[in-house]
Amino acid sequence: MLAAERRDHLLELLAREGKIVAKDVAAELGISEDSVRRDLRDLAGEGLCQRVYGGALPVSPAVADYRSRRSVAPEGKLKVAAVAAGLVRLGGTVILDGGTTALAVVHALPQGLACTVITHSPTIAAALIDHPRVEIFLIGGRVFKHSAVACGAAAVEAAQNVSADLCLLGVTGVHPDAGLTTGDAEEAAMKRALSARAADTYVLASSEKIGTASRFRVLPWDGISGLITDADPRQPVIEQLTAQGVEILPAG
Amino acid sequence: MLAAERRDHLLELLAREGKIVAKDVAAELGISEDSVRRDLRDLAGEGLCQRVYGGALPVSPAVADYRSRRSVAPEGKLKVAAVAAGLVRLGGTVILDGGTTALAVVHALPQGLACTVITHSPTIAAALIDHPRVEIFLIGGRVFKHSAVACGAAAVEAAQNVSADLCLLGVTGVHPDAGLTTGDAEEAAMKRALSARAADTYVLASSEKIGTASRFRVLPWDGISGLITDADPRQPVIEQLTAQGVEILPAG
DNA sequence: ACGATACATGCAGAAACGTGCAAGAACAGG
DNA sequence: CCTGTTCTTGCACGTTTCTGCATGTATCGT
Repeated sequence: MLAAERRDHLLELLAREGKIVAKDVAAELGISEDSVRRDLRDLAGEGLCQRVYGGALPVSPAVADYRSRRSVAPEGKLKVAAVAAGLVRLGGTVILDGGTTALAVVHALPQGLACTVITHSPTIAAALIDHPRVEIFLIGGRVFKHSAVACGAAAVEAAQNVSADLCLLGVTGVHPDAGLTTGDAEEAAMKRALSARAADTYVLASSEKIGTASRFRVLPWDGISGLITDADPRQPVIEQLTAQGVEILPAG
Repeated sequence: MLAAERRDHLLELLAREGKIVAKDVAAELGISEDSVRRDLRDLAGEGLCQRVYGGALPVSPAVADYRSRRSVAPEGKLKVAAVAAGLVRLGGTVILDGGTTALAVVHALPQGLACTVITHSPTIAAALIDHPRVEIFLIGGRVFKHSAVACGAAAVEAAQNVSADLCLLGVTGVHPDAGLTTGDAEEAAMKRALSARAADTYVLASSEKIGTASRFRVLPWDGISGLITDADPRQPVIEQLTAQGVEILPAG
């Protein structure tokens, strides 16, 4: 059993079972608990798992319960959301866009995580009420019905007064030529304003968005730090994006 | 069962059930009550739950209350909401406070009514999405968990930029001497700021609020146009208010 | 006021942990 | 092919953490 092989096994086990018990794995693989502990320590160091007494848990405990929730939202969006939730650091500040994928991100956030979420979506804000340690800052403005987010001059102005480490942006189209697009000009402007207030911007792009384009450009490729998607990395569109220097965070 | 896993379980249980009974959980998980108590003590120490005799409750009792209250709006609130919804005129602009009664007002609004609603509650805004002809303006700011509304300096500032015909205000206490009161100073200030931006202010006061007082004064009696309540008009408290010149809109 | 229940504390055994160490494998260079 | 180096792995040891039990105390309901 190679060390790397063992690591993969641990990650797979973690994804499947939702937890790892060091003792059990050691017995199952016929190796010492020390080795398992060492592996888990390394994985935790890379942020791939959360070390706890007796074993390890997924970085976001919500990965386990996404199995139970996947009936609610499409599986792809949940995978993307889980990865996105993993980007949110303890004590950090994140700007969260509206949309169903962003809502899935809220559900994927660990219950006890302490952080600040800035959003222009009343739906997202309402969902966050259930997260006891999340500080919520709501960006007001005229609420656009079709996407249920605050847009317009007042909202853009309000957005100028916030700053964040991370911006998680939803879009409706991800296309090699057209770039990141959405269906409404006001929304596109709002997304730009939000993205500009964060150090890093990651785009939530479940597979059905890949290769499609909508009417209004949101951001150019170099305006984002990366793309989170569950689409096959070997897919031509994705390969093309990778070639263009876009960082791809797989949500396999 | 890992210790950390148990903690997650407790938090999840707390979110789902709204309470934890140490004895029951101990039996369910097959561990000693001591361990459960220790976990609860730790969680309480981190501010993730509120320790009570026999188990634990969510950090802010209001959160759980809010969840249970919003599902079943008591008959009194529905009556009050119906009367309040009747005050909203076609094409008019109304400032709608947060809270369960205000939420009931949203549901009581005629489906096709065209008007503008200004609110600092993400919950109210989200509920209004379903009303196709209602224009929504969201007041942003820091969201206070226990009442799920935007408060604080940013919210008050944002409120200065709107004007309305009508303000429908929720309170937690209506008392002849103490006046209109609520449990949080920030909330009280916010309610004042909202009320100041409307020509008329009506208070939503279902019967259980009548005769009670909370810690912080919202408005004096002459700051409001009237009180909407389902309480018996012959009740001493109501008669006293009438004598003080407060207009009573019965929601019998 | 009293019994019942829940609680905090101290304690001891067990389990998990980190660290240092040595044996062995993989590897590079001579 | 040999040797020195590096990395991995398992073991031993002392330490920390967890858990259940026992004790005495506090709190609740009657």
